[in-house]
Amino acid sequence: MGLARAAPTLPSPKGGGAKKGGLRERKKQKTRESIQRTALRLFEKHGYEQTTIEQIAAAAEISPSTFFNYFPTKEDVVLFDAYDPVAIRMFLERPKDEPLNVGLREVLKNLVGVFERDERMILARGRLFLEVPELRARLWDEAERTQLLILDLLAERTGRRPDDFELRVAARVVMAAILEASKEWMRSNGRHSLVELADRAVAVVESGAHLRAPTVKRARKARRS
Amino acid sequence: MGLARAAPTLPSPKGGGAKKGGLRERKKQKTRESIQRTALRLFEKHGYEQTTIEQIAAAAEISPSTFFNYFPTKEDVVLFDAYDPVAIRMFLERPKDEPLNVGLREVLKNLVGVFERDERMILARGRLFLEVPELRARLWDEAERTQLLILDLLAERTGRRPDDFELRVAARVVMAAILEASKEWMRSNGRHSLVELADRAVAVVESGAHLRAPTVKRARKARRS
DNA sequence: CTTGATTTTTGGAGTTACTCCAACTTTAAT
DNA sequence: ATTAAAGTTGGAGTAACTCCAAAAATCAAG
Repeated sequence: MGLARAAPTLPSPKGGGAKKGGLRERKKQKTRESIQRTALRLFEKHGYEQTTIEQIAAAAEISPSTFFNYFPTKEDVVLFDAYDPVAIRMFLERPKDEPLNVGLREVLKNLVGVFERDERMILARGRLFLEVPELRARLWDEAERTQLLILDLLAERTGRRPDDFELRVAARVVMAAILEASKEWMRSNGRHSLVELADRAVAVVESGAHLRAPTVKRARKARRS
Repeated sequence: MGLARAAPTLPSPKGGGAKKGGLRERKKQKTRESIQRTALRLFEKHGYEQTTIEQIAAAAEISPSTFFNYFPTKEDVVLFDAYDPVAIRMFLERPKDEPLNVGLREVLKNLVGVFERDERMILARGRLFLEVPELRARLWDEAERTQLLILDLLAERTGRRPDDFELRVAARVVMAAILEASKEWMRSNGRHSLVELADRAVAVVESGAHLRAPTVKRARKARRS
């Protein structure tokens, strides 16, 4: 869903060998996702703080040590997003002359289709992000990575250098808009369409947030969801 | 400086009595700031992770228990910002018909004047925020509170309701711009003027970030600072 | 100034997330 | 089957935090 970007941080147990499509590698992915599923289930049932790593490990039938082989911290088990690499690839494969907002909409549209079957889990994660301060905090920090991605895309699209201050501001601002949309989506428990929310949010950025009082511009359209 | 907003979270030791301007209350403020100063000094000298609460407590001549009386977590000792209440008050006292960006500029200008004598410490904090992931994360989360403040101001100024989605996006986006400016300020170690950076950042938001490629608008002005 | 109530500080005992590491088990490749 | 690499595990340790009850400082009133 392009929110968190935990993947690069992950340990990839021990040394780090393991060739790309190897059987071993796929098995690890399985284990990772299984641990995450177990953890989220327990978190939902008993709460995040109340659930200890020991409990998760027991329920997932691994040792606590192994847990830490897969996730550096308790937070990361929530943060991990198997869809992230997919989302990133989609983004990078967009034509470079396409406006960012259009690309964003398309990527989101596709993505929503892809993860429909996991929606329950994704919303559970969302709730955790809203409720548990440490998780919220980590999420915002991970968003920095998304900002860098957006920055690159913007740089390509505008021909400006990626260290241009104004451009960096633009990137962060776009990311902020997306975050607020995601947050609203989580808050509504998925009842609003993420694509639509993101669209509206980015539109605000695009047209310029009106900070000078009197121009009471009309709120756009309305929802359907 | 309006970045972090730790104050409301703080424990106000034990029960919570202590009348407003009381001698006791002022003494506690003293202690709190002393602990913070000590901690920051040690962090700068030995690094954040390397410094334990025990060491801070020892150096500040209090017991570890007392440390936790003043700050709920190790992070909070960095996050705490004595100027925050001041900044908030300044903000709220601005005329309600003044455009937000103007108000912001004025508040910052005043504020920079006020904390000039502490600049060393403030920059040390800044460095920590940039370097230590947990602190960075917390900072972004605290920024949510700033967002709420901005949201209120915007609501007043535009006559829209504070739960309006577009307005929330606007608030977040403004905050994001300010954050990026602060970050740049920290990164430059205070060599760029915070006021100017914030001005430029908010200008980007105001005029709308250009996401559609070809309009290569000129970068504004240039820097001096 | 003394007494008594209130607030603050402190120490101690306990929990949990996490680290480090060496030993053991499994898997893949010859 | 043998070996080397990758993955799993247990154990011992650290440091952040919580809870609580006792000691110490502070304040208010007589």
